[in-house]
Parts: sequence; structure tokens; C-alpha cells
Amino acid sequence: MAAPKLIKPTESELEILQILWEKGVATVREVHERLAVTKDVGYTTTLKLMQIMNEKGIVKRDDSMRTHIYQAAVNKEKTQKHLLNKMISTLFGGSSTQLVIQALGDDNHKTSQEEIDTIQALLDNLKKQ
Amino acid sequence: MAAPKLIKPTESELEILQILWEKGVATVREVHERLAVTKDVGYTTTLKLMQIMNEKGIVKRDDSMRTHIYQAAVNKEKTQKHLLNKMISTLFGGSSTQLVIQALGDDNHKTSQEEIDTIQALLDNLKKQ
DNA sequence: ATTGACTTACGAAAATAATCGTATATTCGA
DNA sequence: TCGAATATACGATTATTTTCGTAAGTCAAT
Repeated sequence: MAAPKLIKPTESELEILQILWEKGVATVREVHERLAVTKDVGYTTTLKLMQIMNEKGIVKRDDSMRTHIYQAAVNKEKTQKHLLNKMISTLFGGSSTQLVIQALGDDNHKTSQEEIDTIQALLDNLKKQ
Repeated sequence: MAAPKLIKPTESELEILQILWEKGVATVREVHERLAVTKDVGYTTTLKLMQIMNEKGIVKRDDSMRTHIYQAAVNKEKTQKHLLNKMISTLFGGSSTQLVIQALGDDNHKTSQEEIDTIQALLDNLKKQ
């Protein structure tokens, strides 16, 4: 089979990917304005990052117009799963349960009633199999 | 209250931390030989990394003897939690539930009955609060 | 005492990531 | 038409991380 493409976005690239995943498509300015809410960074920095991501194949762009339109070129769930599995094996001794316990048992983070229900439903489903 | 210490080990530092967490204490050579199993890296590289980690306060060492003895200076669970939270925010839009769903709903990984029970008990506990 | 195997210290190169300034082109109102 | 606003391209700098060569000290066996 073909070699699976290595997905290893940097921290900054992940921030951009998140925005693209949510918006579907976006211009550099749109991405940048979103980033600027929580981060103090120049416009050309965002531009450059997205250009690099394009070269790497992490994003695609339509440059048929003056203002380019970007979209993610890597699948969100695949990328999440890939990085999650890496973390599970390198930080949690391969036990996803340990990771889940850490994620849910976080004192700082309040897991809402609704979220708990969602997860319980998921677990019930797993049990039935 | 005092500012909480920022724990941000690099990728290489994490590899070393894992070994120290598991072994409790270790010499540079012991850590290096473990790393060398999966990684092609020079001895002085490992040494330097551990020296830097010592400067950063990530590890402690007993240098009263010629061969220094190292141990982790950061708590394993705290570090896991910290990195997990980072991942939740940069990869799962801040939703730990999404992360849990990905972790549990992994086709490749079989979550055992026992693990499911463990998590359900945890959720029940959360509900009661 | 000499040698060889180990050890740490340390500087600095190499690799990677992030940042931004400047140039240049395009668009759109006034 | 002119100029301000806005766009991309791209080189270059800065910061961070990883890597390793070399020096110098220690130790043990001969």
C-alpha cells in the first residue's frame, strides 16, 4: 500500500487548521482576525504560515482571484486521531482509559451534565457490542 | 497565590521524562541506552538535554558523585493534564468531550469491559457533584 | 605511573519554527 | 487619475530545539 502521509502540523499550524476546519474556507485575513483575538501576531506572519502550509500540502488554496481562498487539505478526525494516538502511547502508556480519566477528572474543567450524558450514551453503545 | 510553574517540555524532553517517571531515578547512560533503542542519537546529546532540563528545573540531580543521578522534578499526572489541556484547546476546540469521544470511539483500539466500567464509575461520581 | 574507558562541561553548529519588513500589484472611491 | 487600503511574495531575522565535537577530570586495571 502507499505510504501514509505524515501529518505533523506545528503548534501554529494547528491553530490555523482549527479555524479552517470550522469555517470550511477562509481568506488569510479572516484567519488572521480570528487569531488576533487571542494572539498578538502580525498579518504577514499569518500569511507566511499559510503559504508554508500550502507548500507542505496541509492546506489547499484557490488563487484564481486576487484574494486567495484557503481550506484544510487534511482531514480533521484523522489528524485528531493521529495526534491523540501519539499522545496516548507516549504519555499514557498506551492506555486511552488513563487519558480519558485525566481528561474528565480535571478539577479545573467543569464537565457539563450534557457532556456527561453524551459520553455515557457512547459508553452504553460500546458496551452493547 | 504564587504563579503556577509553566510546564512545557519539548518533545525530546518528554521522552526523557517518561523514562525517569518509570525508573524513578537514572543516570544519563541509563536514559541514553533506553533512548538508543528507538532513536539514533549520540550520548552527549542526551547528556546535554538532561543538563538543560536540570537548568529548567524539569529534573533534579544528585551530583555528589562522579556519575550524576537524575530524577523527574515535575509531577507525571500534572504534566499529563497540562499537555492534555493544551491538546484539547488546540485540537479539539476546547471540548474535552470531543477528545474523549475520539479516544473511546477509536476503531483500532478495543476498550475493554473493565475500562468502560471504570469510566462509567467516574462519570457517576461527576454527576453526583 | 600509564592507559583506556567513562564522566561531565560547554560552546557552537544545524535544524526547525515563528516573526516581520519591504516590495510590488490590485482594487476601489473620491 | 490619484491615493489609500489591501493583497501576495519573499527574503531575512530571531527564537527555539536538537545535535555533537572537544576538552578535561576521574577511575580502575595493569
